[in-house]
Amino acid sequence: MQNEVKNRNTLQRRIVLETVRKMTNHPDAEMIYEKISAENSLVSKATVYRNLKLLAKQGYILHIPIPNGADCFDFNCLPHYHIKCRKCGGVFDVDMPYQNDIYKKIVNTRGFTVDSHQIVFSGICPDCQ
Amino acid sequence: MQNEVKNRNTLQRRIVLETVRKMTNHPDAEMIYEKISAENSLVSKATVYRNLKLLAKQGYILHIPIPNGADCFDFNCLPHYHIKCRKCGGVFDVDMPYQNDIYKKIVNTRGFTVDSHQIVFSGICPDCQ
DNA sequence: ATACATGCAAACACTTTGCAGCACA
DNA sequence: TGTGCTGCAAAGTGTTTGCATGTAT
Repeated sequence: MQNEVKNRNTLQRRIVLETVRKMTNHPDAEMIYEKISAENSLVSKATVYRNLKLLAKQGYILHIPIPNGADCFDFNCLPHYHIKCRKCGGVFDVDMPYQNDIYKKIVNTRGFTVDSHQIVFSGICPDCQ
Repeated sequence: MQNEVKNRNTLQRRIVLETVRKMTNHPDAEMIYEKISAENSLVSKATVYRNLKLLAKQGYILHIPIPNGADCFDFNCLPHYHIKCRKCGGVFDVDMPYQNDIYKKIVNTRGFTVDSHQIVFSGICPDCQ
């Protein structure tokens, strides 16, 4: 009641969501926009950004902020880690268990509340080696 | 011989380095530029950026790429983790041992070479609570 | 009918770069 | 004295926003 969200199920929203789900390789907003344009539909870039943000907030897709690069989005919503290739800039999943308890390793929170974390590895992908 | 670096010890370079060392709270390039300007000297913003990059590469300061925000720099060169406040956007050190072996938790590297990692926590700082 | 959503372009935040002149080694 | 460095402004990314119009509910 109090947090009554009334989002509309627009065509553009559906296109953005479906496109992310089809792209299994961590696309950023630009890649998603180009995929949509290349296929058939016309969705403006601003709308792509707006919908990616909204869909991520609603939990339909995962938003992966990338240091030194464009944010990526992932159809896989289970929290997991990523590695960014130092050469090609590509972002890939890391096959590593999610460290739910990692915050317990913090010796002294100094009054912070800690509610999430992300780990981004840096390295070289097989193709760039 | 082969990698003969010939960097000059310019006044601007020294000012940038000294300013970062004086600022104990993870300033970004803009904050460093403003601190320099506010004090006395005039160093152009482009030069601040160029020198921060160079000093970080040489290991004099630590470069902390921040997802969704300006990169920070840190006079403390020992690798360590950070937490970003969801409200004020400030970046702070996290008092947690550095996980040198974290890459060992990767189940399958899938041909990647992994050479570094960073962990950024998200939460609310004491002042914003 | 009326919010919410869209498209467009402009603005924004952060960073890099081209170029002519300057200064450290 | 020559190459690395600087200042300036312009350009380059990635992203958000103002506004008039459009549309789902």
